[in-house]
Amino acid sequence: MADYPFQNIEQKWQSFWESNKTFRTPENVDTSKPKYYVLDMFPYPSGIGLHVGHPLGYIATDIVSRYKRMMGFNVLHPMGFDAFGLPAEQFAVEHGVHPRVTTENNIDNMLRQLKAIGLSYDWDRKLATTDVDYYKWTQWIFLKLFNSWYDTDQDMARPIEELIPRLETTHEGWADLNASQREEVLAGYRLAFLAEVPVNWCPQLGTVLANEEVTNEGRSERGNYPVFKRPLKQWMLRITSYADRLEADLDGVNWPEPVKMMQRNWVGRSEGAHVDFDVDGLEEKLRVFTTRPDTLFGATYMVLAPEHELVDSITQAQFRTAVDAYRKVAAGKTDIDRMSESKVKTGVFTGGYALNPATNTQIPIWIADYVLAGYGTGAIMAVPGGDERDWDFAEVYDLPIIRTVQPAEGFEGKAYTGDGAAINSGFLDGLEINEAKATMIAWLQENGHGEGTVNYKLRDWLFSRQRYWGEPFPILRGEDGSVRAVDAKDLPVMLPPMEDFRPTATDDPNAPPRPPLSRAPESWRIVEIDGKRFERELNTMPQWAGSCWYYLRFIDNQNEATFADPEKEKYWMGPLGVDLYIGGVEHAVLHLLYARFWHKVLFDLGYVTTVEPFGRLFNQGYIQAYAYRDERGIAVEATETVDQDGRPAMEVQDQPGRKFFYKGEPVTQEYGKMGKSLKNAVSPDEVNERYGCDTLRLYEMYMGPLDASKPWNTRDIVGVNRFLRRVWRNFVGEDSDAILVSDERPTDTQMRLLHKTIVRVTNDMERMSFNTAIAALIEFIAEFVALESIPRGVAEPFVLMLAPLAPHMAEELWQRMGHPETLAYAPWPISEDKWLVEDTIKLVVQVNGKVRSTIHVASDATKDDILAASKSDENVARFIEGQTIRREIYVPNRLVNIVVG
RNA sequence: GCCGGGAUGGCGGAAUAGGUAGACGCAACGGACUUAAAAUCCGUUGAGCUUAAUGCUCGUGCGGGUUCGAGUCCCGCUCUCGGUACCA
Repeated sequence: MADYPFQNIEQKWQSFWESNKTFRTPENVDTSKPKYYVLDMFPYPSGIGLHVGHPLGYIATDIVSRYKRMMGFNVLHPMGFDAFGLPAEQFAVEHGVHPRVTTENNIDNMLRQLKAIGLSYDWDRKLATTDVDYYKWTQWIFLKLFNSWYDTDQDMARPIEELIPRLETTHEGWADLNASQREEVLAGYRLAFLAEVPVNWCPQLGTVLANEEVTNEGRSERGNYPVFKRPLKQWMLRITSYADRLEADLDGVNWPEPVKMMQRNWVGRSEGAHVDFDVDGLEEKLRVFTTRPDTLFGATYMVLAPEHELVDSITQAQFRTAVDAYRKVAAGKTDIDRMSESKVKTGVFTGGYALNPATNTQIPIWIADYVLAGYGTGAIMAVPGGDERDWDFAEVYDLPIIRTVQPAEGFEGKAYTGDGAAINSGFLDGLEINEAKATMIAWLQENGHGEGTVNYKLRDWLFSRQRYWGEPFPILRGEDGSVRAVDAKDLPVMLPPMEDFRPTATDDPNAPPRPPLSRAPESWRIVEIDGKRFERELNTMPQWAGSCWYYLRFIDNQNEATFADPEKEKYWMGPLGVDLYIGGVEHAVLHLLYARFWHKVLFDLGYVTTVEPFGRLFNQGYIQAYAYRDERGIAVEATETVDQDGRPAMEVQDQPGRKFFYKGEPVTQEYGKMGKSLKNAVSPDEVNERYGCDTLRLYEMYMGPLDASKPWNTRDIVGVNRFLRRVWRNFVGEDSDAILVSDERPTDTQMRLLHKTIVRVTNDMERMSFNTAIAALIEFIAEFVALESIPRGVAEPFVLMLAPLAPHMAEELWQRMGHPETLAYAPWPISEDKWLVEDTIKLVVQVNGKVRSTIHVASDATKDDILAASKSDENVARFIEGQTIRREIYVPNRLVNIVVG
């Protein structure tokens, strides 16, 4: 046997696990045992397959799963595919291949790649969001949303039927309304409802585009067609009803603080006031939201978002040309561009004036793109003295600035946002901010100029997509425009078979959108109920829908009667939800907020038992790699990018002085998250073939801490591969192929090393510090390199500790050591205190905080002994000689610091 | 712009609660084994200084601060990465 035969061994154990169903979690587990639900954020089955960034999280959850099994837990560790989505549909549009075909091929390929890493998933629970018996339940949940409303009295969602008797008393004239009028009222309460919202509309593609698909110039990535912001009637989900709970319940979950912070900021609760301004020549009042009503005396001008609905009526004739031009430019920019393009604020005067109700003075009304239509009321009162953006704007356009808060002493900045007493503010003068706010709100309410209110940054969730490859809505529309839900018993609403997946293109930006499903056969589109004709909803759900609840389906994926059996749900989700959820921090707000929202709706309606879905969240870092963008700002394939000499970029990207080209066009190099967005993926297959998957697993974990981002570097892989081969040589005879484990008693030194290692590795497993766990195992085996054989008493615990990390080799060695059973459920080694006590301890001795010596003392030495020993040390003595000892600090087991001077 | 991370030798990283900065690995260099190469094993490796020691000085992105003691805490920056609501 020349070397570690990883191909044979890995193949052997992967087949063993598969045919023995080693990792099958039974439908009915022994519920007296503790459970552990370990979940990965499931992948999108992309055409290029897995890249080495995916397994980073999957290997980590696999290690945790294997470790927990050895610790005696019932482990639920499933995997699936988030398989609806844009790329399969675009491929279908371009090549005429049905998205289901592409998707299934991609899933097969990724499944092969996942299995080749030896991940211990219960594959019998595999699912894809595109499975009909999965999306049936996605539609079922949508019906629950449609048929529910948010009862602010009970602070929970309730079935819509409970609302109707209430409306009879609370809604004036309810009794006189006809059916469609009543439906209109109910729509204002439903958690799923229709509304007009602005979107990136590309008429030539006949579709709405993601911001990502829009170039810097406001054109489409595909085809380079113009893109317009225009309002479109869309399905929305009333996530804003849950704003307070989404924020408050973060206190109860074990999540990374930064993610909680991002969610809190995303919900963006802020207390403040609505203030209504009279506008010259306008019936309506102009309403703004402000978090600082106390600064009203300093409001010297107003700014509307260019899209604000009152811009037309406020704008005076001589300013109209400038205003229209400005609005047109703003419409072509994304929100991010509007805020980041430059620090210089732009805007135009409308010619209109409003009356500041506090000062009774006329203040000019401007429009500027630093005010966004989607936040607050889309209009602000500008207080340059107290807001940096307003100050900048006022400086550019020479608008008056009044301070309303006394700046702290020595303050030399521009806008002052700190604490202080009110000044220049009439009846508020002298009050601190909080008091001034309350006083102003009371004044506004008394005088009919506004009221105190809470505002959220969170917007309702836009839930329609003009696409084919998504869940169809279980919704029908009558010829009179009425909306009707499909009966739950008629689910699923299957995607109709189609050959052409293109939306209908047009040159007219104002033509109504014709989504792909408008091409579906009439037999699908048209439904007749009680003699009335209905057309099915032609939009589909966003990809988020399927990922909002998949963790629940894994619990009971075969159930045909319900999405998951309540008893099973209670066991696996209780008491705090999924025990460990690992995925990238890029999902910090969207996916994780949407899933929490759905979960809370299901909780309110009594379908799940926990308030939160994911008790513990962990973000793995990114594997990063170089990426390239063309002049339009669109990422191009890194693998097809070359340098000026025609060499592949992948080989020369870290050398200085390279210029890069893609299909002859110059591109810019950047560095970032590996993945489909930056088109810079590296496949794990190569590593698997060359070194084996135990090496891949070990390398990905050894690269650094799990939550840190780090660059992929093929060169470093040999390090952990050498470790594995060294282990193999230590355990298996080079010529004899015999196991080299002896039944001799381990030496005391070996036992101490073993137990120290058990403590280190167990600790590292608990805190998911796998890189240092591997380092401990490397150090351990280094002590045995010179030996002919390893005593069984230390060899077996070592193999067990290796098992979660490099399971194939560990299983093989375990079997060769005489164990017929898999080690997947063998108990994890336990350290014994008697091997952890040391006779002597090493202490560092510092003088004035600088290390001057190390001393060895008996582990039971007293502080006095230790200080005496420190001071008598030759080098220490040199530094304290002739000086007064001012302080003596002794940190047990660590150091002594003698302060002199 | 806004919200959230990160920055430690030539490289990836370690330092778990404020207590020896650089564990472990890569690369590099030197040596052993070998006809040779691969593989393997042993050793050196943050920078600098000197009287060469059980020595000294500097050193964790930059500038300040707190502390007996700071990679770690505080204040102010720089660069960089993630998100920014239709990529997921």
